[in-house]
Amino acid sequence: MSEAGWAIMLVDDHAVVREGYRSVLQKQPGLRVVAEASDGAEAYRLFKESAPDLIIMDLSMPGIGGLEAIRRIRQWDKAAKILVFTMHQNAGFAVQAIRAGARGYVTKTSPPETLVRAVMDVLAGRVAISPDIDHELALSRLAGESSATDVLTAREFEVLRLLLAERSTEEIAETLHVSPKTVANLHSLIKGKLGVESDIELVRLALRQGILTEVDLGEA
Amino acid sequence: MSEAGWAIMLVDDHAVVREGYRSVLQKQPGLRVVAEASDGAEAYRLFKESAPDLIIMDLSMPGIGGLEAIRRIRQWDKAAKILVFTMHQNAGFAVQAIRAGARGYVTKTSPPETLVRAVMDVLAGRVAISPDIDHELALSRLAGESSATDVLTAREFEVLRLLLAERSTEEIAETLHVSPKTVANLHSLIKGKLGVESDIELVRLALRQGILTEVDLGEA
DNA sequence: TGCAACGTCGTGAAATTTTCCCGGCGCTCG
DNA sequence: CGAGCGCCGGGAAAATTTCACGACGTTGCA
Repeated sequence: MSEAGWAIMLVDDHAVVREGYRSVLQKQPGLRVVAEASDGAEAYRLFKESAPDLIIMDLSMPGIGGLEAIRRIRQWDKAAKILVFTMHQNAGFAVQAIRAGARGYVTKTSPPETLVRAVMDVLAGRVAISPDIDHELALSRLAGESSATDVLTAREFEVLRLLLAERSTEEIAETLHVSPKTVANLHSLIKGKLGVESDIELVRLALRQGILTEVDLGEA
Repeated sequence: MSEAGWAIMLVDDHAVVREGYRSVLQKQPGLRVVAEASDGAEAYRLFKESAPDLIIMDLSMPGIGGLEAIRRIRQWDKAAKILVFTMHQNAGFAVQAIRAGARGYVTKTSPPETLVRAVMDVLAGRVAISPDIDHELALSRLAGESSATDVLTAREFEVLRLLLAERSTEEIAETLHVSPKTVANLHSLIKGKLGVESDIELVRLALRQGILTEVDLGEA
């Protein structure tokens, strides 16, 4: 902490939303916003420059997303304190964020007090998870849903990614330099492992587990 | 307009984001925030109470979403001025919002000035569309992508909705009281009409056109 | 070292689904 | 009334999905 309180950096691609963070945080004595970034690359660059005590980071951003930004920043500074603040009320994203090195995960539906408390918790060295995500995590455990990143091999995961991104089995076979038949086999195997019947269910599961985001799909 | 300037109502399920709107708008003389709602139902109720000159509305909200809220409010007051302010940089959503009765559509990635200008435009009776959405609309025209709501008959659209929501062909056949064969036929016909090969592409298209949202899919 | 387990890639054949073509039915419109 | 269209499904060919199986390389462990 510097002379004037904890230094906070905000990362969110929506300027108006950053304005909201700022407004909430400045009511809290001992906090000051020293930098703002609107995407992952800028966040990484500005972190190295301004070395804030804490980063409040959104996940869905154009270009380098939040998860990748977390990984890069943590690689640069193992002690970096990052609090994820996102709309995704989704256990899969939370798990990914914590694994990437975040110290906290709070959803945007939370009241401002929850955000402030989480900021204080993370600054104090504690891990902060908002109650709704705790609940989601518990649910996904209870449902016994297989986590794609766990049950799938690297190759299978790669094929899954391509299935969701590319168009036809043939195209995927070509990018992977294997026979279309193999891709089809993997496709079937993946659905079996994840316990889904149709491709539509597959997409739903992928979305739920944060393997892809709406914007990934939305792009042409 | 009342004695103290235009009365604005904010609708967004994220409290911190509303704080951002408020912070941006209060810098603008002649505007004051008179009400806030966090979902569609509350928005409808509060609109009837406080009769604001303008509503700034998010689309993705729990329960009654933004589109439905727009329809209800416009049904209650044909002259209601509603400006959609959302993260969805998506021509499909914009078209739906305008058809539902919105007077403007601005994405959250826009700078605060764009929001303020749009607010002023709508208050002055003009329609405000942010430049990125103009661009999206132009692109979707150029790509010649068929709009699901246009080329599909009511029945086909219903089946599409169920395909994306339910699990198996059999279950859909049951809910519709037709033979599974018919559903399969429709399924095939729909893909043909929309010009997609696989179910995964179908989901992507539906997402892009705003037929379903990420949260729809995310629910178990 | 040897060998068991596993991931990867592929073949083949059966089972299933998708797709296309068809006819019947009811409705609307000129 | 006849043409056109949406809706419902049968039938059959075509394509895909699924399953069983084998080969090969790697890893890990006794």
